[in-house]
Amino acid sequence: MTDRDERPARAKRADAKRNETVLLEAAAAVFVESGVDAPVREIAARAQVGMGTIYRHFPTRADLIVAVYRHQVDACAEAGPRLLTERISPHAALSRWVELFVDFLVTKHGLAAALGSDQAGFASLHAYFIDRLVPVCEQILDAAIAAGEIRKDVGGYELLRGIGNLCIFADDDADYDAHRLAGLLVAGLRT
Amino acid sequence: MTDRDERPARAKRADAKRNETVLLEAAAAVFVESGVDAPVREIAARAQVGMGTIYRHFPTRADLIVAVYRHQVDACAEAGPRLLTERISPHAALSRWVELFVDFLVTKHGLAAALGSDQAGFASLHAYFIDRLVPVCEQILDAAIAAGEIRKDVGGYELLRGIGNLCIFADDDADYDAHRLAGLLVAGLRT
DNA sequence: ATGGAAGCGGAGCATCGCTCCGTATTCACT
DNA sequence: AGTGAATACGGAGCGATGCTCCGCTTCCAT
Repeated sequence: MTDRDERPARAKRADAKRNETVLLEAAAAVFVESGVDAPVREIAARAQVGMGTIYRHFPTRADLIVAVYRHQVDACAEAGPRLLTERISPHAALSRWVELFVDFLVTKHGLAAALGSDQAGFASLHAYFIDRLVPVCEQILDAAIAAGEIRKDVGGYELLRGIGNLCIFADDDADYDAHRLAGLLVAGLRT
Repeated sequence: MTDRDERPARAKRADAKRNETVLLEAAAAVFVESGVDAPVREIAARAQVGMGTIYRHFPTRADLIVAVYRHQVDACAEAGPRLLTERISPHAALSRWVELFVDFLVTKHGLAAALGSDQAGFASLHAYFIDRLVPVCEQILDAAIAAGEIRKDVGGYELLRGIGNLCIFADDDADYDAHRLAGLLVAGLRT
């Protein structure tokens, strides 16, 4: 994951590299405007690139989504341990961390839905989120369990998917507050 | 809702009536096999009917879904008041009722997702669930609030949508238990 | 029986995901 | 610089799907 840019075993052609950058920018812009389900043709048009080029660089839509949001997911993952070191209870740290996660998800039209769906093609998206965030979530959960603050029968994966699900369609409904419901879920964990 | 079959203001043709029945049966069968997102052509083929016939009887997919599940939704709605009369606390009644709702949703592939999406075409599905279930949910919530068991800042609509969202994609993942998470949500309501 | 109203069917158009391959571009080597 | 092979590009095209539209069929009141 870190030796991906440094080790140019066989140098990538200049036009290919340039197109990848252009594509990432175009995809990010289109995702904001039309959500992560936007037609591939739209992204290709925005990047002024053929569709073949998209599929060559990012074989599945999930790969493109991961590439666009990798930094933000990583930031969320890194925030977990940091919150645990602050002088607040583990349960409070969990609350704060869940807030960060919800903040991230609700602003990405369709991302939460794509995350949950293990439809073919979204596998790598699913995998990336799981790999990066489940360990962090479990670390915080374990700390809270050790402090006797929460029950023990809910795993990190399950909690994360629950929170993720609460964020689906959370952006086009004024009467629905994903933050509040996620807070309820976390509150329900208390012993 | 009840005078729909009795009052034949202008008698419907026999073949039309028969086709409607056949379609409902075919749709129910296909929904079980392929989920509520199954291609319209598949339902038409199963019913040995043209696609035009489907769209004539059920202008949107939502109308068909509502027609198929109306009885079960009604049964869930009617269970609410009944639970409140049993000699258990309002909060326990809420728990039981939420279980019924989750039971219903998780066995209908794709229904929870369709419910949340207010994509054009799903409006009437959304509306039917809201009309039937939100009042019931609020009735139980009010009883629990009156008993001082839960907080007051979560509305019936919001809770229902939260529960519904927890049920999305809940059927193809052994490590994800919508019941447990819904229970957490309800537990989190406690004062 | 019969004519017009009600209903039917499925061809057809549009959209979208994804593939495939002829063409264009880049780059290492001379 | 020239050159040829490796690499990358583009977009036509296929299949799947939602939905419409209209010529044809079926029903039923008379």
